[in-house]
Amino acid sequence: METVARGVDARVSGDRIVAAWFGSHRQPFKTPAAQQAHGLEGRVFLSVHRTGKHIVCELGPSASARRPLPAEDLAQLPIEAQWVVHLGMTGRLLVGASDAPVEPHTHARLALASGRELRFVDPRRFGRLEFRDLGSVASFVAPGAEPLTVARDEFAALFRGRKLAIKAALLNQNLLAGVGNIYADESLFRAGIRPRRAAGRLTRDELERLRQALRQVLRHAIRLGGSSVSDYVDAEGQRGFFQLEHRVYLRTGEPCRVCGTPIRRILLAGRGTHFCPRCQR
DNA sequence: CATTTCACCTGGTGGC
DNA sequence: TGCCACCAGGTGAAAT
Repeated sequence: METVARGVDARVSGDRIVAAWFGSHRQPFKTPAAQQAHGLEGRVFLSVHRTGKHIVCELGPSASARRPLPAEDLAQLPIEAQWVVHLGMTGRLLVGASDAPVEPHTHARLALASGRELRFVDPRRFGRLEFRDLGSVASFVAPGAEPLTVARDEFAALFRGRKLAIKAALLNQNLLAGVGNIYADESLFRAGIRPRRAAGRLTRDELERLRQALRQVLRHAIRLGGSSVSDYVDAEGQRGFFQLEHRVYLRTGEPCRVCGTPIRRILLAGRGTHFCPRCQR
């Protein structure tokens, strides 16, 4: 998500939405299609960032100018609205030529003043698109602590007294913002902790190892442009490379890169969960 | 209330 | 080749 947000930010900031088209599928829309199109048309992209797993596009006032705005003018404009995108499992945000072939499962197309288009493509339709008018609703912030910046004590407090498995706790977006299945498994491996351990029973040392592992894994993954397991790509259609660094995720039966023991797969919180039975206690 | 399960979708893969 | 079971970056409603 961080990779996607950065890519989209670099490509659309300063550009203006001259027309918005939304497909007829009901599923991906938190805000009705017509309302989103109406809210978006004419607005300028001020910036794009990530909060948790959500990508937030800050939007300026509507205007009829047909040219993209220079950066120095952008800072003067008030943030009036947001377009919040959640990619689900298979969602992609792509910026490209407006005459590029439209892929199957394209649910939204925003035509930009620069002549390009921002497109939302999502085969499984688990993604969500929401338009927020900041005149009537608050600016969007994902719940949960940010794993990249959370302090030691705050991190430990998240799990205190909890009986659920630590893996399930990591995936709970109300506790930690933005940790998904890949990075939960990868950070638990690096911290040497079994995914089924009760969250509230981890020692102070284990919690601190986990916090550090999570931060390192996320930083490393962001540096490599994310994990491209099947079709994940950034705003330019480029794949990430962190999947080459996976030590357990989707490596069932393959030897552990540390001790050679075959990686095991169990079902936990309804998700495939991968770990090394020797390295993780 | 905390926690678990399941439905929501499409597509790819691998076994028979 | 076809058919079927199973798997996949996530969540939120319903059940326990």
